[in-house]
Amino acid sequence: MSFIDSVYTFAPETFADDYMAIFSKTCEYAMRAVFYVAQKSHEGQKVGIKEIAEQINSPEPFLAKILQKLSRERLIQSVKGPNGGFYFDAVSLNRPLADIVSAIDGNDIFTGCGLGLTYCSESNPCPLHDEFKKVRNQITHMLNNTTIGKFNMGLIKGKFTLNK
Amino acid sequence: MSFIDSVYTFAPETFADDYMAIFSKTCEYAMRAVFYVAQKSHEGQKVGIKEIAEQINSPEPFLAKILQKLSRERLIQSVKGPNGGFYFDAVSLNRPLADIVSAIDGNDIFTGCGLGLTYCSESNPCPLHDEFKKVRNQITHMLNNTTIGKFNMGLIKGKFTLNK
DNA sequence: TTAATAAAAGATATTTTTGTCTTTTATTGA
DNA sequence: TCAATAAAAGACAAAAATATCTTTTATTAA
Repeated sequence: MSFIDSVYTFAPETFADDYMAIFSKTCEYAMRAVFYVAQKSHEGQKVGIKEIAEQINSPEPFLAKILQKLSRERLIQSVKGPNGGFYFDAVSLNRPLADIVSAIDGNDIFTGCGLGLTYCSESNPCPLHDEFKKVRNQITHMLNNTTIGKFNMGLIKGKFTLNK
Repeated sequence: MSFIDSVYTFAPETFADDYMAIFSKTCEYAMRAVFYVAQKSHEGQKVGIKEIAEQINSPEPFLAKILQKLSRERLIQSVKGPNGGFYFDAVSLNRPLADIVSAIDGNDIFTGCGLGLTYCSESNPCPLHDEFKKVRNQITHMLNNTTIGKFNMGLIKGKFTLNK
């Protein structure tokens, strides 16, 4: 290998330098979309997938899959055809965001061990158990106390962003 | 498609029903390994990768990669050859677990937006911003206040598990 | 009843994460 | 100095997550 080559050759990175969020990207798109659609529903409008994807800055076909899943689970409403689109009925607007998260990311975030142990429990705790429980509880509290429609007014008034 | 087939055919799952933890699997292995090695270091022993992998129930070659990375970043000590292995010196035992997490999973968990927005901030908040900040702060607090050696006594006394 | 619209479903592709295998380098003790 | 040991490095493989493209189905309005 030449000197010049060596200058531009780095240790092969097994580990991407690394985005690791609390929620999956899928779940992030889902939550942003849900808040966007909720806001429109508050104004009595249905929204098409194209508008949603543009407004929350997500890949349209991928978001379509996500909303299809939520729709199959009756967490969001949709109608096909002209003037169709996605919306929330009154009942759905009052659902907790936790329902969306658990539909997409599962329940591990509410119940899982911080070190990834299957049998971690009060009687068989990992070292982080007690502290991690507090974190989990706070996340659970946040997601249970946030309804899908909670931010409608704030969104309409432009107080919040859902884009980028 | 026959009736019997249809009984066993499910909607194609785009979404795995889903493990989504706070930390990556890589980071979970790293934390478990670190606690295990720390405990041994407290007893004045070095440990080989094989023993570590067995004791924390992780794939050995994958864990090797993880510890190599930590070693390159001087977060863990190692020596090659007979009687070699991994260990922590006194300084490293006092490092916060946060250093391990940020080396493996990056800093997004400490600073990132819950909805995945790049420009989410106090002045341009996402709907979850305030509540999510509390979660992030608690995680940060937990990881900054947990030193690598913090659980040595508890581990030696068998109060904690690192396996499964 | 038909053309246009928009979501649902299906199939496929790409990227990232996780996991494995082989070769090299450093260290030790005989 | 040589054989054995154990980590480091490199190359490769499998699985999961993310993303795209095409076809089908339902609805509406003209």
